[in-house]
Amino acid sequence: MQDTPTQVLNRLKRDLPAGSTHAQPGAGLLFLREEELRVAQDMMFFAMRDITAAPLAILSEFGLGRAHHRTLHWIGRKPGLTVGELLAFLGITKQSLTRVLGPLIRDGYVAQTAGAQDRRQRLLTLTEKGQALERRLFDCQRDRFLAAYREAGGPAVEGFRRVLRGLTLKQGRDYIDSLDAHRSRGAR
Amino acid sequence: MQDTPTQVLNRLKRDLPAGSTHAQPGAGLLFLREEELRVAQDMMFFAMRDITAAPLAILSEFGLGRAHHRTLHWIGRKPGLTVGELLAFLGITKQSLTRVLGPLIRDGYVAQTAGAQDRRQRLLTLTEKGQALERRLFDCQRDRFLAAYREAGGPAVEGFRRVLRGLTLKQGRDYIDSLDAHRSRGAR
DNA sequence: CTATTATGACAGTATAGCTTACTTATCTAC
DNA sequence: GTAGATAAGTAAGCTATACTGTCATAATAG
Repeated sequence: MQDTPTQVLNRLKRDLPAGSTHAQPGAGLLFLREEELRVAQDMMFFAMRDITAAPLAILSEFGLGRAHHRTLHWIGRKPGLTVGELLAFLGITKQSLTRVLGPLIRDGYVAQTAGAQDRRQRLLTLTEKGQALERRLFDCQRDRFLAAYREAGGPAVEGFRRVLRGLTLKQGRDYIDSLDAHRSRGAR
Repeated sequence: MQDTPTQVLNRLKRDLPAGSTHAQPGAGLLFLREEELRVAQDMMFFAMRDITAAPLAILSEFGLGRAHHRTLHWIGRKPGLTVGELLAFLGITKQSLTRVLGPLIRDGYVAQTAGAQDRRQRLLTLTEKGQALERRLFDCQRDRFLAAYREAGGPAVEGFRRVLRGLTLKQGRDYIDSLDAHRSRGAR
């Protein structure tokens, strides 16, 4: 099989990051900028892959998976949230959630109570057992985040947050901003 | 069904972020730190969810999914990489990759050529068609990252990168550092 | 009373991962 | 040159996590 010119060129570029392959003088700035953005994607991929690995291993001991982790996380973050709110956070369908929430309720990690004003709603909370599991999962990640934060330093952390906020759409931003507002009012 | 005290307490905390619920004077610092780390997880989740949404929509037009996106991304990033290297980046098994790579090769997005020194290896490259698709996917995300970077500013971007690097394990760090080394040697 | 809403349930499909095991081609070392 | 190691491909079968569509129930809102 004869190689196409593209394939030959690509072979030569092997192990060289894309930003270093340009030779034209004028293309430099544009090229670097694109490379920079590609690196950002690389890093997001790596960080996400490595952050979720440890909790996943724990969850598999209990016959649970990633979906259950996300669910436990959000119920822990906003105790008493409704099924509808949880769906909005997770960005999945009700039918998908049912099969994740079902086992969590059946095995006693999550409890449901009817809403006070609107009794159609099912307010979700973690049971003692659920809190214990969620804490165990969080502790894995806390160590990793704490190390990364300490290593990077305070201003870097602030930058990290600013960029992440910029990457998220309105719904998530509103949530983030509501946390910030609370903190600047409450703490200090 | 009678509510447990925990459920009642949780209901009251509804919509209040965890950091604002502490009343004891001494617990403040520790509590804020934990809240801060939980917010980081929230934000990583949101950013990842929102970043991947647009490319996914495009891919589904072609009968492809997330896994194909990641595969195209890495082949594009390191043209001529071997199957083994790709597996290491993706962190999945060979058998899982086969079912992702198969359609990409069959439909003419990815080409294979035997390795020059080691002819057992199959070096992977994007075809013209594959490059076009990858670029289309990247362009979605470029806009988002560019906006986030511009909004956050240069120092924030640097901090973003430092924290992300801290969150990743050795393999990913080595890769990231190799890019940085290249850039600081090559550019400027 | 009727329409809407919140939730739950059933059935089927697709994607993306996994394990285990076998084959083929090629390289390396003796 | 043969033997064993290695890179890749292949096959059968399993699991988890999403999706779609449809229907049921109960409570709220008008």
